[in-house]
Amino acid sequence: MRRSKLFMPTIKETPADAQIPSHRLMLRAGLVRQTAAGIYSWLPMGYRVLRKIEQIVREEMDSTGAQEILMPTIQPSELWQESGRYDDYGKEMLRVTDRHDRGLLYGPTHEEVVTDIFRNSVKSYRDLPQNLYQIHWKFRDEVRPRFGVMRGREFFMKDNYSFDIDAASARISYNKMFVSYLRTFARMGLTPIPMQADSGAIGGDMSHEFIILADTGESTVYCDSAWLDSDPLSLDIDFDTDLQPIVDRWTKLYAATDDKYDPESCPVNEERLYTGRGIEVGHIFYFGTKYSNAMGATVSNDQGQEVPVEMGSYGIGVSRLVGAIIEASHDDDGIVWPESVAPFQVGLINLRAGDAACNEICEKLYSSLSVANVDTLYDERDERAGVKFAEMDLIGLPWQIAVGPRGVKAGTVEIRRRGGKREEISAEAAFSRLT
RNA sequence: CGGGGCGUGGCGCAGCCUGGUUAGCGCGCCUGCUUUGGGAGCAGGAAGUCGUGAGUUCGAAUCUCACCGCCCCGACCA
Repeated sequence: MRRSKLFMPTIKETPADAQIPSHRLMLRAGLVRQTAAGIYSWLPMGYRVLRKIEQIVREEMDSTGAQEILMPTIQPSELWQESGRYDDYGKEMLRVTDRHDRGLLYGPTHEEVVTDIFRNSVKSYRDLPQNLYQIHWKFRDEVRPRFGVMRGREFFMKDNYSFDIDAASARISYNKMFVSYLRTFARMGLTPIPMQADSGAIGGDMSHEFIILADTGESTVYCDSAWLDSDPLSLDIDFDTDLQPIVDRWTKLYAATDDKYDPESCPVNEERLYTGRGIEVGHIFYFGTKYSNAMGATVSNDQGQEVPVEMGSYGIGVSRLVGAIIEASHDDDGIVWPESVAPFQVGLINLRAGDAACNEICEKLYSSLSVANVDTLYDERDERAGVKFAEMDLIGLPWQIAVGPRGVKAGTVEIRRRGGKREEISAEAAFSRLT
């Protein structure tokens, strides 16, 4: 992509409304624009990142055997009356009425819809287990949206739902999701901590929030300080084996969210206990037969008895992750994208647009990188060098190549990682470094 | 939902208290010249229903009331 063609409205000054770094940077780097309180439009740069994250989530879901579906954003109120949540949910649920005076709502989550689909189609234990996911928009009418896309009212999320014949099997499904989440986040350069979370009426140990430690996080969290230098997960995992040992390893050290933390019973002593802020990027939850009972989602077991299906639901905040990754990875100059989610891999800067030799080398590099499928943003505008460098730093592409008259004379270009040291090498060497 | 704050060219702000010519400033934008390796300089220029609606007044960005929108703290949430 040529910079001159790209719709990327960057701003030099800090927008007054944005408080935390990720929000400021997302506005300054032209990733998003606010359309209403807690509601954002995604511009090309932001949308590219959003799709990268979405794709990682999708690939990881698929690799566990979950299947992608797409449910409606608008749901009928009746389903929620059936589950009993219509009255419980409160004002956060956006309720609307259609022209026939029928009650509808903009889905804040999809347990009811997916349970309805399931009960109408699955009747036998032979069709279990089943795991269905979707990635799309949800709406929760938060009283107070804030922190940009980290706490929006409309948000993009992956949610999935597991169906099992019994509790033991449900645990296997739960473990798959647990491990899958660790892998998913690791691919984005994040190492979240799975924390015990409130498991509601069901109780038990099968509810975890995946939390990224960050000063700007909105929830208070408590964990064994050994978490702070824990090793990242090995990505090589066979989901058909027993995953319990991996889950055990990742739940051995204490970690709990605010509502689950109890100073009386906390097993970690004070010196060892880390108290900080965190961003919740995922939540997995086993809720047994809560909805299957209420909504009559039953299957026949191998004894011929009709039993309610065991369910769990699992969420990843895809749009929130864009902000969360920036919170975890930025510096004074701007965003520092991990390669896996960067909107472009390479920023190519022509320091002297108009200079024949610079143009030639840039064009050659640009086209060969394109052929090699390396996403490159080529800044060929007639701007000063400082403007281009500053903007490249702001948008945080993993690699920068600068081509200027000085280097051209010496037969070199400059390459550097975002935030790293520049290195002068030949254009050919730069090319092979990036492919 | 409780408390607080803010709405003035695209962005950031001043002006309001103490009403009175053509509403300013910085950034950005356009034109020209100069410049050209870390957000350039000079000159010229375009762009504003002062959130909306009532009211007070000879006269309202400025005072009063209502409404709308947005932000912050808290309670709540992926």
